[in-house]
Amino acid sequence: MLSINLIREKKEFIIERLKVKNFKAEEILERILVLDSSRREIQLKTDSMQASMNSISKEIGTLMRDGKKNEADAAKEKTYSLKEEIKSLSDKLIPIDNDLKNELIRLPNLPHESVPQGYGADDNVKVREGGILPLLPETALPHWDLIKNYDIIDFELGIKLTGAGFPVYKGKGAKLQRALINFFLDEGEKAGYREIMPPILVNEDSGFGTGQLPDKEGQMYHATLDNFYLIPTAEVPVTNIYRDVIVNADSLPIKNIAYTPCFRREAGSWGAHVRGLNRLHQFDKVEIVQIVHPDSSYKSLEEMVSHVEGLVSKLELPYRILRLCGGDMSFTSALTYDFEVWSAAQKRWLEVSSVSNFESFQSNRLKCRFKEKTDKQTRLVHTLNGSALALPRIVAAILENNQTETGIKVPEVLIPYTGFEIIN
RNA sequence: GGAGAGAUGGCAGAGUGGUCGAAUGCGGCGGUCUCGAAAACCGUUGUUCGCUUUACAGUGGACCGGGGGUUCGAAUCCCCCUCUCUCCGCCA
Repeated sequence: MLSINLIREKKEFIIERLKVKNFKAEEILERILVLDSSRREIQLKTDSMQASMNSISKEIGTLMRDGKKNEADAAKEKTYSLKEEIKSLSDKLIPIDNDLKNELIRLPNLPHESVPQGYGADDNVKVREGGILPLLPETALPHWDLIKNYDIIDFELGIKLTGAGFPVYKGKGAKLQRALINFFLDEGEKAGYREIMPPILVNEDSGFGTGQLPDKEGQMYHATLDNFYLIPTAEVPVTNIYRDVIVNADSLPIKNIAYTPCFRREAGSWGAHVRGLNRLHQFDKVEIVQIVHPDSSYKSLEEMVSHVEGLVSKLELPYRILRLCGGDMSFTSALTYDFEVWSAAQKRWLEVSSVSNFESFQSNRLKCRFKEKTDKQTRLVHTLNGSALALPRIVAAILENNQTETGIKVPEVLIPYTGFEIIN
């Protein structure tokens, strides 16, 4: 959510910036400014009426105590009409406030100045790449065949237990999952992140806090009996820790890391291109979240990008980093880098991480602030998050890229975690 | 799931219709004293929406779990909701 002050002061600037995201802001901004000024106008009136109401009431109290009952009754007369006016004015304010809020949450975050204009994936800018593309023989198999051959991930069994998109990991497949999770968490800890193990069901307030509600309601599984939502990412609980809090300036930057399973209904997005591990309803992910001082959020973003880059290179996966164009960025982000790894048998790049700076867009909605030390002002923090990393596509790439005639080689760094060197 | 108790400022904890944005203690911040520190003493101490403004200044409104009601006036009375605690039941 953009702050109302920014909208009042820099309307033209907002319109220009949102063009990069192909968003036409003129009309919404116009409506917001009208609502905002009538809101303030009404409030000014009610505040002054309320003030005279308060002083009359105080007067009545004094008169009653002094036993001047007649004078008190006369004063009471004066309040009746005031009271009605206040009531009717504040009734008017309620729909205005609601409309204002509804308009405000429809405005996307402003893209950072380095975000390229564009409409889709083709317009993203490659920042850099790393690793070596493996040369596989013609007989190389895609991961959905490999997992069957080695009996490590079972989709059919998942269908029996739950449904499509809920795989069962077996034997070395399960151990590989556990190894990756622990590897990611350990690397995070080395980089200064504190581990969090949050609930994987959250309430409505948390859904609103990070913006999944009200818009993306259909993307989350909903436990209706208790009105809880299964988290689509650890970002939801871990970021909501800071909902409605004023953090101590000294504690910034706050760096949290969490492993959770993630649940996504992916309504309407199923198709042939999402075979195997490419898209699931339940998957595992390690997420990093930072709460930082506004002055240093872009430094933190770069730090997070190099952290994720470290992970993929340690796993010896060929990767590339993209700076997303305005059209491909999320609603809430100011700047996003996507990580893709090369899936050698599918011959495609697979997105495995998305690292974003939300600046104060998310914290304004969350009401997460800190007290500036220099001028004692309460200000919004900046929030950032990124996957470090999402498992399924990493697994797909490892399986495909490392296949040999005798089995699948486990990346060096994972061997201490798996306890085996080859899947066969 | 059943019964009872409760929800007040960063924390603890008073307050049962007007002088209460709220006693007191702790903590925090500033000062006196000190070579320095501790102790003691003095002062200060929340959030939020407006208005006036150069303003870290002045001023008005709102905020005692959330929402509604009674009243000239509500932290205090009434209703609904949420949450917490204790006991019982169930249970990894």
